[in-house]
Amino acid sequence: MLEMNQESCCDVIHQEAIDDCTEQDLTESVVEGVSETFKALADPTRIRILYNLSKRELCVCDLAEVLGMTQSAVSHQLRYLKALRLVKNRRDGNTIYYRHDDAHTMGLLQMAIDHSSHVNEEEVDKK
Amino acid sequence: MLEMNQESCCDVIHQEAIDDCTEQDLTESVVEGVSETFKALADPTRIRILYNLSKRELCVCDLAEVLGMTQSAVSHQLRYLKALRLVKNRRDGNTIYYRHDDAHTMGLLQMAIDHSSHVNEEEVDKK
DNA sequence: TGAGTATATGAGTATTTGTTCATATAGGGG
DNA sequence: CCCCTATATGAACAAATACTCATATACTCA
Repeated sequence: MLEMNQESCCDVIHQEAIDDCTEQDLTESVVEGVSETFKALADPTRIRILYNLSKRELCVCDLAEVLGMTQSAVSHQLRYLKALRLVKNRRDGNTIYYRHDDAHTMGLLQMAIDHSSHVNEEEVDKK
Repeated sequence: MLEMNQESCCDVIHQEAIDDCTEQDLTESVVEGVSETFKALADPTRIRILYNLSKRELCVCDLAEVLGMTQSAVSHQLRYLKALRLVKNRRDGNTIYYRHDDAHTMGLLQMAIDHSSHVNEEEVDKK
């Protein structure tokens, strides 16, 4: 029994293209995984945290100082990043030091940063 | 005159680390650009749209069919992607065909997809 | 020109998200 | 043990976001 297609908006559907797409379509878990990764990288604060942690280990307080943000805001973001295993930490007395923990995601970030820096330079050159 | 540091949360600041970070810090425009790119890639619908458009040109209606979403929802996302120049379109009569238009961003997406697919396969293997 | 079709868009809405504020937790030193 | 400091966390709130619904636009064909 054919399902009703309630979403259809036109009669002339390119059936072959649709069949191809359906066949090659991404699994839901892959889409969710990709989305989760990019969501983590989609916020300016998290970008700056990860970028700085890619250079060196830093404690929460240092990060707050560098970013000019409250300790609480930074700590919330670190918890988020840790849940995704993008950062890890170690304790030394009262101080907790964070560092990056996911080479693949850091690679994506670095690529985007390099590209954006490059584009920005070109735009400056034009002026 | 030194600025008051209202954000400070601790006395023992690692001044050297902070100086290093401040020196190497990303410009605001780079952070904004990177964030904009990753935001575009952070949504499951847009991931699937871009992925399908990386394979072949598709009209709005085909996309709606493949994604199982309304024409309106797809059209809104296409407008978003077009504003960022991640896709472009051409008209053929009433039909408007979209295709991808940013090799760098599509490269980031493909890398993340490959990685996620790989991770998923490994997880399946373990079971 | 007028009806029909594919796409675009504005307003409204429910959800998600990033921050603040207040407070809790946990380790260090007297 | 008590106080101090660094970090974590829960609740609340404002802003951003992705969708729906109704309708507008732009093109085709007769």
